[in-house]
Amino acid sequence: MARVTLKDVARRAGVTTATVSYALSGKRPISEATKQRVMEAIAELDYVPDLNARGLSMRDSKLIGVVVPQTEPGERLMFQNSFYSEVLGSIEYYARQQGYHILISATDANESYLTLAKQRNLDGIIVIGMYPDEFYQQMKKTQIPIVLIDSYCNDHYYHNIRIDDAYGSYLATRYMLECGHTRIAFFAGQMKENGVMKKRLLGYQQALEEFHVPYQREYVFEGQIDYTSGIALADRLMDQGLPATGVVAAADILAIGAAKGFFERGKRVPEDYSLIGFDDVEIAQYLTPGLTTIRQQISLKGQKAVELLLKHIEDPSLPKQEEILPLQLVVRGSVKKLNG
Amino acid sequence: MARVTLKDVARRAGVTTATVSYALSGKRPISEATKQRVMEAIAELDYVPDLNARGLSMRDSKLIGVVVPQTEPGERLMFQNSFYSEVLGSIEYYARQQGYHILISATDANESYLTLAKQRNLDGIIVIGMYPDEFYQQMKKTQIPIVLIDSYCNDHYYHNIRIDDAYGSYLATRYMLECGHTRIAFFAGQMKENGVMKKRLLGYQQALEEFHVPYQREYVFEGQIDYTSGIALADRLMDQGLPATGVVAAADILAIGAAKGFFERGKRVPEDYSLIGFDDVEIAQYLTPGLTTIRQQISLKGQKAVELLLKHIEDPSLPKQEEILPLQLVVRGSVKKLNG
DNA sequence: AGATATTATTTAATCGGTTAAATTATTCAC
DNA sequence: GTGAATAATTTAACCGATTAAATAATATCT
Repeated sequence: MARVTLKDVARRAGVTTATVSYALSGKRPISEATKQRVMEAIAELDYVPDLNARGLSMRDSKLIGVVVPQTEPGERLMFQNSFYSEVLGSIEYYARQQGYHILISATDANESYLTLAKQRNLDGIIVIGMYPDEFYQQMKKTQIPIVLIDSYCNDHYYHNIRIDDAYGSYLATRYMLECGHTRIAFFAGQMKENGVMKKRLLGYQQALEEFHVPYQREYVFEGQIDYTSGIALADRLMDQGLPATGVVAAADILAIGAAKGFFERGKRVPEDYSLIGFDDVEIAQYLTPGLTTIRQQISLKGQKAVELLLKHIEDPSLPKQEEILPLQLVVRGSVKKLNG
Repeated sequence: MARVTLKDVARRAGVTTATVSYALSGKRPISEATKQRVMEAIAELDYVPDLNARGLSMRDSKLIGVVVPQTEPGERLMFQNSFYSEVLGSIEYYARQQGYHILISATDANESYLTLAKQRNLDGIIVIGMYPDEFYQQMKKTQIPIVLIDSYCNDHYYHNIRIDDAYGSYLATRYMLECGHTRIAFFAGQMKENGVMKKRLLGYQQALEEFHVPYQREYVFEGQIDYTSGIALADRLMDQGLPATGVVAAADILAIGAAKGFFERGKRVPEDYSLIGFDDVEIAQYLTPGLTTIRQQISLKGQKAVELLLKHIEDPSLPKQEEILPLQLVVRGSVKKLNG
C-alpha cells in the first residue's frame, strides 16, 4: 500500500496539486465545485497529509520537545518518578489537543538535546527541572521558544512555570509546628545553589523562626530525590539517635522512602515519627497511613506550560512570563498531633 | 540564526551538495582530501542534518510510535500507571541508543492513531496493551512493522512480547496456599475475553485446583486497574463479610488500593488480610509492609520490543516472533504464614 | 460588445536533503 | 603518449508538500 500523496488526490480530482493545497488550507479562494471534488477525492483515497513534507516548506514541525533529566541506565529505566510521569502525561494530552506531538528525550542536558532540536525542527521546547547554566546558554541560541518548568534560572529570556517552593515547605513545617512538634528534621535532595531544594530548605527555616524554634544544622539531611535515598536518610537520622518527632520531606518520594526506613527498624508513622511530604503525587493518598503533604497541581503545570508555549509560537513577540501556581496543605494521616 | 543546510556546507567546502551527502553517507567513494574539507566545513558551521528532509527522500523518519491506552481527561493526567511509565521509559532509552525517537500517543486506539502513523511516516510502532479487534485490522493495513506488548491478539501478523500471565497468578496463588491460606479472594481489572485479566484468573483457578481447594465464584472481584478500584474491591469484600484471609491481586496497583481499603476500615496487612500483587512496580518494595508480588522485568519488555522492532525494520522478511519473558515470585512482607 | 476588474486555477520554484546517471579527472597498461 | 578502465565529482530529478507569480476564466461596467 503505497503512500497516497497530494498528487494522487489532484489527479483524481482533475486539478493541480496547488489547487488541492489551497482547497485544504483556504489560503486562496477555490470554487465550491472544485472544492467539492477535491474533498471527495481525499475521502475516496483516504489521503492524509505528510507532516514532514509540509513542515519542510512551512518550516515548522508541529513537534514539541520535552527535556527531562536523564535516568541512569540502571536496572529500572523510567521517567524517573511519578512526578515527571504526571507532568509528561499532561503535556502530551494538551499538546495533542492542539495538533502537536511531543518528543520526549531524557537527556543529560548536554549538547545532544540541541542537536535534537535542530534535527527535528522542534517548534518549541519544554524543559522540566534545573540544569547547568551552560545548558540555558546553548538553548537560548537556538531561538526556539522555550518554557521552563520548575526552574529558578533567572535568565529573562525564558518563560517559567513554577511554584513557590519556599512557601510550600513553610506551610509543611508550620503545620508540623502547629501539631506540637519542635524537633523536626528536614529531608532533602541535593541542594544546589538557587535550586528547588535550597528554596524548600528556606521555607523550613522561616517556619521554625516564626515559631521561635532554633534552627539546627544537624536536623537537615541531604540525599537524592528517590526512594532509596529516603530510606538512607531515615537510617542516618536513627543512627544519630536524633530525638526528632517529625520529618518534613522535600518530596513525597523521599517521605515514602523514609516511612519505609522507619518501618524496617520497627518504627511507625505517625506513632514514632510524624511525616509530611511535598508534591502530592498520586500514590500519596493510597499509602497507609495516607501521606500528609503539600499539593501542587502537577498536571496544571503541564497544561500551563503547553498553553504558554503555543501562545509564544503563535506570537513570538510575547513578553516573557512567569507563572506561579498555587499550593495547598493536604492533611491525611502521617502527622500525629502532640497537642490538643 | 538561520538554519545551516547542506548547501551551506557545500559552498563552504567548495563542492556540490551531492558530494557532501556522499561524504557523509559513504555511499560513493569520495577522496580523502575533499572528505577532509567537508568535515571541516561541517564542524565550522556546526551543521546538523535535517531528519525531516532526509526522511522525505529516504522515506523513513527514525520515529517509533508508541500506543498506550487513553487516560481519561480527569483531574490527573498521566501515563496511567507506573507500569506504563516504566515501559515507556525503557522504550525511549533503547530507541534513543539506536538513533530513533519515540512518539507517544495516548489514544483510544481508534482511527486517529492510524492517521498519526501516516502523518509522521512512522518507521515502526509498539503497541502496549489490548485493543478491539478492529484496531489490529486497521494497523495491519498500514504495512508498518509492529510489535505488541502484553497482547493476546492471535493475529500471526504481529510480533509479540509478553509474559505467561496465567503462570504468574498461578505462582502467586500457590504461594498463598503454601502459606496455609485457603479462603483466597481474587481481585482483577476488567476481564475481557482472551485478555490479560482472564488469563490471570485462570492461573488462580489452576493453583486452587492443584491444592484441592474448591473454586468459588464469589471470591472473584472484578473492577478496573487503578488504585480506587482496589479500595472499592476491598470494601466489597468486607461488606459481603467474606471470611477471606488472603487476596491475590491481578496487579500491584489493585493490591495497593486494597491495602488502603482495608486500612481505612481498621484492618491490617498482613495481620488481618494477606495480600499478593502482580508486576512488581517500583513502589511495591517501598510500601509498609513491602508488597509480596510476582515480578516481571518491566523494562526488559521495552528493551525486547525495541530490539525486535528495529530488527524487523532492517529486515522486513523477519518471521513473526513471540517472546515470553520470565516471571518470579518476590516475597516481602504482605503475606502472613498461617502454618509453620 | 469591448475593456476592465475579479475570481479561479496552474506553473514553477522552493524547502533540505538523496541518488541515478552523466561527466570529468585520474590511474594504469602497453 | 594514447586509450581504456577506474575513481571522483557534478548534474539534475525527486521525495511530498506550499506558495508567489503568471495565466485563464468569469463577472462587471459603460
